[in-house]
Amino acid sequence: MKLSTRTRYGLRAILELAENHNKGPLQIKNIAKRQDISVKYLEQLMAILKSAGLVRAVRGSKGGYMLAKPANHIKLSDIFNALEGHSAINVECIENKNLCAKAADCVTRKLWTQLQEAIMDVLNSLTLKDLLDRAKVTKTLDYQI
Amino acid sequence: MKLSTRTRYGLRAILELAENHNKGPLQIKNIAKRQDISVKYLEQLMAILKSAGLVRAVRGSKGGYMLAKPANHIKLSDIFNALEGHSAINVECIENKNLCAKAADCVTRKLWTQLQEAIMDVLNSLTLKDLLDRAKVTKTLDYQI
DNA sequence: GAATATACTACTAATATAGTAGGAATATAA
DNA sequence: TTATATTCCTACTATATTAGTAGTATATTC
Repeated sequence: MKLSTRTRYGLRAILELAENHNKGPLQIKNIAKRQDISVKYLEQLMAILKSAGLVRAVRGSKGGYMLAKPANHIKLSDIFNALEGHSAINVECIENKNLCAKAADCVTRKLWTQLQEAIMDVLNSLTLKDLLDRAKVTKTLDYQI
Repeated sequence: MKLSTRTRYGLRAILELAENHNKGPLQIKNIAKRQDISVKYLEQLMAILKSAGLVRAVRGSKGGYMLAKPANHIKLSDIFNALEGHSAINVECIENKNLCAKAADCVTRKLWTQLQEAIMDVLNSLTLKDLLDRAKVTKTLDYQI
């Protein structure tokens, strides 16, 4: 298993937005520079976050992106699910019991489900605001990488 | 993130061994047939489990594989780590703090560490024997898939 | 020595991720 | 109304990883 750069970059980007909430829209160009991410790649990530309803875009000159709702209403699980594009550990039979006749009693399936839930428990329990608060404790807003 | 078939198949294979503990060695050929896994692929997975010290091989005719120690001494984390070949979510800076100057205070790094630990908590808390016990509750030993 | 198994190593195929490219659409402002 | 700055859309390419195949060497039993 490997956490994708899609998710890592995407989270860093939306954290930038959270940090600058109600200071007007932030441009991809600037986020990309500050986070050292390819502009074109980040464009795609923002599109994902937008279609998940987590961020809002303003087109044209002086446009950019901003959070679609307050940071404490955006769960990390929302961000993670949108960017990963599938369930956390992506084992087919977890979602679709009908893939295998033995699914109901399968002990490995049960184990993978347990892992899946352990991950989601963490991500459901935290919002963007929680991350921001953590960042503020250490004076430097360090969420590079 | 996606759990590899390597790990899924490998766990199913070692569960077969656990199920047949002290009934003599089990051949790859038979495990492969029962679990519907390619023989040649499974060979490689068994090699991984062997070099991790989890299973023991007997070469030659009448040979095969068996657990290297009792099922209650084999943690699922041992199996998982051996087969995955890296940490659960494989984010470099989790292991190697020196990759990034900001690692110490990085909030995303902290989050990924938290996920990593949530996964390992589950896997450290369970042994092969626990899985076997779960399987026995449902009469049919269903751990296909 | 024939048969049966693991051991080893290299190769190939399939899939997913990461990243690039170019231009269309939209909004601002000179 | 033209230039400029931005998001939007879609297709393409490169890279890495996973999954699986193949062939042969080595060890053990009978």
